[in-house]
Amino acid sequence: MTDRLTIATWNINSVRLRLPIVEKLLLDHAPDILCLQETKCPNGNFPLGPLRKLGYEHIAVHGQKGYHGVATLSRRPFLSEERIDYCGKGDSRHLTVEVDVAGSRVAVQNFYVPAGGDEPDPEVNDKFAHKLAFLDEMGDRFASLTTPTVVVGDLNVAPYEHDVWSHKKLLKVVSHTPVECDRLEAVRAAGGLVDVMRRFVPMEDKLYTWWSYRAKDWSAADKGRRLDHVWTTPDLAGQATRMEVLRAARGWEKPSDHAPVIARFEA
DNA sequence: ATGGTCGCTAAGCGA
Repeated sequence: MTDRLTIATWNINSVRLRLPIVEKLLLDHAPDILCLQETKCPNGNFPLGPLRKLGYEHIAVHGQKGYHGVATLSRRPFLSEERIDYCGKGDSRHLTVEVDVAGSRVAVQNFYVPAGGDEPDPEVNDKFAHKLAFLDEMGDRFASLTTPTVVVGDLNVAPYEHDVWSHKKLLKVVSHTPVECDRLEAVRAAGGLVDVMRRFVPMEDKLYTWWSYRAKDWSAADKGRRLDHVWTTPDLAGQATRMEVLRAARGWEKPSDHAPVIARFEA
Protein backbone atom coordinates (compact mmCIF):
# COMPACT_ATOMS: atom_id res chain seq x y z
CA MET A 1 0.00 0.00 0.00
CA THR A 2 1.29 3.46 -0.80
CA ASP A 3 0.50 6.42 1.38
CA ARG A 4 1.56 9.99 1.88
CA LEU A 5 1.60 11.88 5.16
CA THR A 6 2.28 15.59 5.53
CA ILE A 7 3.00 16.87 9.03
CA ALA A 8 3.27 20.51 10.03
CA THR A 9 4.50 21.89 13.36
CA TRP A 10 4.03 25.47 14.53
CA ASN A 11 4.49 27.37 17.75
CA ILE A 12 1.41 29.55 17.40
CA ASN A 13 1.70 31.77 20.52
CA SER A 14 -2.05 31.80 21.28
CA VAL A 15 -4.29 29.69 19.06
CA ARG A 16 -7.32 31.89 19.71
CA LEU A 17 -5.62 35.15 18.74
CA ARG A 18 -4.13 33.53 15.64
CA LEU A 19 -7.01 31.37 14.47
CA PRO A 20 -7.13 33.24 11.12
CA ILE A 21 -3.54 32.33 10.24
CA VAL A 22 -3.96 28.75 11.45
CA GLU A 23 -6.87 28.51 9.02
CA LYS A 24 -4.71 30.07 6.30
CA LEU A 25 -1.96 27.49 6.85
CA LEU A 26 -4.48 24.65 6.66
CA LEU A 27 -6.14 26.03 3.53
CA ASP A 28 -2.92 26.88 1.71
CA HIS A 29 -0.86 23.81 2.65
CA ALA A 30 -3.40 21.17 3.67
CA PRO A 31 -1.16 19.10 5.93
CA ASP A 32 -2.63 15.81 7.15
CA ILE A 33 -1.54 16.66 10.67
CA LEU A 34 -0.78 19.99 12.36
CA CYS A 35 0.99 20.05 15.72
CA LEU A 36 0.62 23.34 17.59
CA GLN A 37 2.58 24.60 20.59
CA GLU A 38 1.95 27.50 22.96
CA THR A 39 -1.77 27.36 22.35
CA LYS A 40 -2.29 29.27 25.65
CA CYS A 41 -5.82 27.95 25.74
CA PRO A 42 -7.76 25.92 28.31
CA ASN A 43 -9.25 22.78 26.71
CA GLY A 44 -12.82 24.03 27.02
CA ASN A 45 -12.03 27.17 25.01
CA PHE A 46 -10.18 25.54 22.11
CA PRO A 47 -11.65 26.63 18.75
CA LEU A 48 -12.64 23.11 17.66
CA GLY A 49 -15.55 24.13 15.42
CA PRO A 50 -13.76 26.28 12.85
CA LEU A 51 -10.91 23.78 12.54
CA ARG A 52 -13.19 20.77 12.16
CA LYS A 53 -14.98 22.69 9.42
CA LEU A 54 -11.73 22.70 7.44
CA GLY A 55 -11.57 18.91 7.54
CA TYR A 56 -9.54 18.48 10.72
CA GLU A 57 -12.13 16.37 12.45
CA HIS A 58 -9.73 14.78 14.89
CA ILE A 59 -8.30 17.22 17.41
CA ALA A 60 -6.36 16.25 20.52
CA VAL A 61 -5.89 19.10 22.97
CA HIS A 62 -3.71 19.46 26.03
CA GLY A 63 -3.99 23.01 27.24
CA GLN A 64 -3.92 25.03 30.42
CA LYS A 65 -4.77 28.58 31.41
CA GLY A 66 -2.37 31.28 30.30
CA TYR A 67 0.77 29.35 29.47
CA HIS A 68 2.14 26.55 27.32
CA GLY A 69 -0.34 24.13 25.77
CA VAL A 70 -0.10 21.77 22.80
CA ALA A 71 -2.69 20.46 20.35
CA THR A 72 -2.65 18.09 17.38
CA LEU A 73 -5.15 18.43 14.52
CA SER A 74 -5.62 15.64 12.03
CA ARG A 75 -7.58 14.54 9.00
CA ARG A 76 -6.99 10.95 10.09
CA PRO A 77 -8.46 9.36 13.19
CA PHE A 78 -6.25 8.79 16.20
CA LEU A 79 -5.54 5.21 17.22
CA SER A 80 -4.41 6.48 20.62
CA GLU A 81 -3.65 9.65 22.57
CA GLU A 82 -1.17 10.12 25.41
CA ARG A 83 -0.21 13.12 27.52
CA ILE A 84 2.93 12.83 29.62
CA ASP A 85 3.57 15.21 32.52
CA TYR A 86 7.31 15.78 32.11
CA CYS A 87 9.02 16.80 35.36
CA GLY A 88 5.73 16.28 37.23
CA LYS A 89 4.88 19.98 37.24
CA GLY A 90 1.45 19.71 35.66
CA ASP A 91 2.57 21.70 32.59
CA SER A 92 0.88 20.97 29.25
CA ARG A 93 3.93 20.41 27.11
CA HIS A 94 3.55 16.99 25.53
CA LEU A 95 1.00 15.11 23.44
CA THR A 96 1.39 11.87 21.49
CA VAL A 97 -1.13 10.56 18.98
CA GLU A 98 -0.92 7.48 16.81
CA VAL A 99 -2.28 7.35 13.26
CA ASP A 100 -2.39 4.71 10.56
CA VAL A 101 0.10 5.18 7.73
CA ALA A 102 0.06 2.60 4.97
CA GLY A 103 -1.38 0.04 7.34
CA SER A 104 1.13 0.65 10.15
CA ARG A 105 0.91 2.61 13.38
CA VAL A 106 2.97 5.79 13.44
CA ALA A 107 3.33 7.83 16.62
CA VAL A 108 3.46 11.62 16.40
CA GLN A 109 4.93 13.23 19.50
CA ASN A 110 4.29 16.95 19.91
CA PHE A 111 6.57 18.84 22.35
CA TYR A 112 6.90 22.28 23.84
CA VAL A 113 10.21 22.22 25.73
CA PRO A 114 10.67 24.86 28.46
CA ALA A 115 12.43 27.99 27.17
CA GLY A 116 14.71 28.09 30.20
CA GLY A 117 14.79 31.77 31.21
CA ASP A 118 17.69 34.12 30.62
CA GLU A 119 20.57 32.88 32.78
CA PRO A 120 22.15 29.66 31.50
CA ASP A 121 23.12 28.39 34.95
CA PRO A 122 20.96 25.71 36.60
CA GLU A 123 22.41 26.67 40.02
CA VAL A 124 20.88 30.14 39.98
CA ASN A 125 18.06 29.77 37.43
CA ASP A 126 15.32 27.27 38.21
CA LYS A 127 13.86 27.64 34.73
CA PHE A 128 17.12 26.56 33.15
CA ALA A 129 17.39 23.63 35.56
CA HIS A 130 13.84 22.66 34.56
CA LYS A 131 14.78 22.80 30.87
CA LEU A 132 17.75 20.48 31.38
CA ALA A 133 15.71 18.07 33.51
CA PHE A 134 12.97 18.05 30.87
CA LEU A 135 15.51 17.17 28.16
CA ASP A 136 17.00 14.44 30.34
CA GLU A 137 13.58 12.91 30.84
CA MET A 138 12.95 13.04 27.08
CA GLY A 139 16.17 11.11 26.53
CA ASP A 140 15.25 8.54 29.17
CA ARG A 141 11.86 7.95 27.57
CA PHE A 142 13.19 7.93 23.99
CA ALA A 143 15.65 5.19 24.93
CA SER A 144 12.73 2.74 24.97
CA LEU A 145 10.96 3.91 21.78
CA THR A 146 9.51 0.97 19.87
CA THR A 147 6.94 2.19 17.33
CA PRO A 148 7.85 4.24 14.24
CA THR A 149 7.80 7.79 15.55
CA VAL A 150 7.85 11.40 14.42
CA VAL A 151 8.93 13.89 17.08
CA VAL A 152 8.06 17.50 16.34
CA GLY A 153 7.74 20.76 18.16
CA ASP A 154 9.38 23.75 19.73
CA LEU A 155 12.39 22.18 21.42
CA ASN A 156 13.75 25.64 22.31
CA VAL A 157 17.32 24.67 21.41
CA ALA A 158 19.16 25.57 18.20
CA PRO A 159 21.83 22.87 18.35
CA TYR A 160 24.18 23.51 15.44
CA GLU A 161 26.46 26.36 14.41
CA HIS A 162 24.27 27.34 11.47
CA ASP A 163 21.03 26.96 13.40
CA VAL A 164 21.66 30.51 14.68
CA TRP A 165 22.58 33.78 12.99
CA SER A 166 25.81 34.07 14.97
CA HIS A 167 27.29 31.05 16.68
CA LYS A 168 29.86 33.16 18.55
CA LYS A 169 27.42 35.78 19.76
CA LEU A 170 24.94 33.21 21.01
CA LEU A 171 27.25 30.83 22.84
CA LYS A 172 26.11 32.26 26.19
CA VAL A 173 22.52 32.88 25.14
CA VAL A 174 19.93 30.37 26.33
CA SER A 175 18.89 28.18 23.35
CA HIS A 176 22.43 27.83 21.96
CA THR A 177 24.70 27.23 24.97
CA PRO A 178 26.95 24.17 24.63
CA VAL A 179 25.27 22.45 27.59
CA GLU A 180 21.86 22.65 25.90
CA CYS A 181 23.15 21.76 22.45
CA ASP A 182 24.95 18.71 23.83
CA ARG A 183 21.88 17.74 25.83
CA LEU A 184 19.61 17.96 22.79
CA GLU A 185 22.01 15.83 20.77
CA ALA A 186 21.97 13.26 23.56
CA VAL A 187 18.16 13.24 23.54
CA ARG A 188 18.05 12.65 19.79
CA ALA A 189 20.74 9.97 19.97
CA ALA A 190 18.97 8.19 22.85
CA GLY A 191 16.01 7.58 20.54
CA GLY A 192 18.19 6.84 17.53
CA LEU A 193 16.27 9.65 15.86
CA VAL A 194 17.14 11.44 12.62
CA ASP A 195 17.14 15.24 12.21
CA VAL A 196 14.89 15.38 9.15
CA MET A 197 15.27 19.12 8.54
CA ARG A 198 19.02 18.81 8.21
CA ARG A 199 18.62 15.98 5.70
CA PHE A 200 17.18 18.63 3.37
CA VAL A 201 19.43 21.55 4.28
CA PRO A 202 23.22 21.11 4.42
CA MET A 203 24.91 21.69 7.79
CA GLU A 204 26.80 24.69 6.40
CA ASP A 205 23.60 26.50 5.35
CA LYS A 206 21.67 28.73 7.73
CA LEU A 207 18.34 27.31 8.87
CA TYR A 208 15.93 29.22 11.16
CA THR A 209 12.35 28.81 12.38
CA TRP A 210 12.11 31.70 14.86
CA TRP A 211 12.74 35.45 14.68
CA SER A 212 12.30 37.71 17.71
CA TYR A 213 9.41 40.16 17.90
CA ARG A 214 11.91 42.72 19.16
CA ALA A 215 13.77 43.25 15.90
CA LYS A 216 12.80 46.37 14.00
CA ASP A 217 12.74 44.49 10.71
CA TRP A 218 12.91 40.76 11.44
CA SER A 219 13.44 39.75 7.82
CA ALA A 220 16.12 42.32 6.98
CA ALA A 221 18.00 41.68 10.22
CA ASP A 222 17.41 37.93 9.82
CA LYS A 223 18.72 37.14 13.30
CA GLY A 224 16.95 33.81 13.44
CA ARG A 225 17.31 30.56 15.33
CA ARG A 226 16.15 27.01 14.57
CA LEU A 227 14.12 26.24 17.69
CA ASP A 228 11.59 23.95 16.00
CA HIS A 229 12.45 20.45 14.88
CA VAL A 230 11.28 17.34 13.07
CA TRP A 231 12.92 14.10 14.11
CA THR A 232 11.99 10.56 13.13
CA THR A 233 12.98 6.99 13.73
CA PRO A 234 15.28 5.77 10.92
CA ASP A 235 12.57 3.74 9.16
CA LEU A 236 10.56 6.91 8.54
CA ALA A 237 13.54 9.15 7.84
CA GLY A 238 14.08 7.26 4.60
CA GLN A 239 10.51 8.11 3.60
CA ALA A 240 10.88 11.87 4.02
CA THR A 241 10.46 13.44 0.59
CA ARG A 242 10.05 17.13 1.36
CA MET A 243 10.69 19.68 4.08
CA GLU A 244 9.93 23.36 4.14
CA VAL A 245 10.19 26.16 6.68
CA LEU A 246 7.31 28.46 5.83
CA ARG A 247 9.23 31.67 6.38
CA ALA A 248 6.49 33.70 4.69
CA ALA A 249 4.16 32.95 7.61
CA ARG A 250 6.43 34.99 9.89
CA GLY A 251 5.25 37.97 7.85
CA TRP A 252 1.53 37.19 7.89
CA GLU A 253 -1.01 39.42 9.67
CA LYS A 254 -0.50 39.33 13.46
CA PRO A 255 2.21 36.67 13.15
CA SER A 256 3.62 34.20 15.61
CA ASP A 257 7.34 34.67 16.22
CA HIS A 258 7.80 31.11 14.91
CA ALA A 259 7.36 29.89 11.33
CA PRO A 260 5.70 26.55 10.59
CA VAL A 261 7.79 23.59 9.47
CA ILE A 262 6.20 21.15 7.03
CA ALA A 263 7.52 17.66 6.25
CA ARG A 264 6.17 15.03 3.89
CA PHE A 265 6.58 11.27 4.14
CA GLU A 266 5.79 8.78 1.39
CA ALA A 267 5.47 5.13 2.32
C1' DA B 1 26.11 47.21 26.85
C1' DT B 2 21.33 47.78 26.78
C1' DG B 3 16.71 47.44 25.41
C1' DG B 4 13.98 46.17 22.22
C1' DT B 5 8.02 43.24 21.59
C1' DC B 6 4.53 40.18 22.40
C1' DG B 7 0.23 37.45 24.94
C1' DC B 8 -1.72 36.11 28.74
C1' DT B 9 -4.81 38.21 32.42
C1' DA B 10 -5.43 41.81 35.00
C1' DA B 11 0.59 43.93 37.31
C1' DG B 12 3.69 41.09 36.37
C1' DC B 13 5.42 36.73 34.26
C1' DG B 14 7.06 34.15 30.69
C1' DA B 15 9.02 34.13 26.20
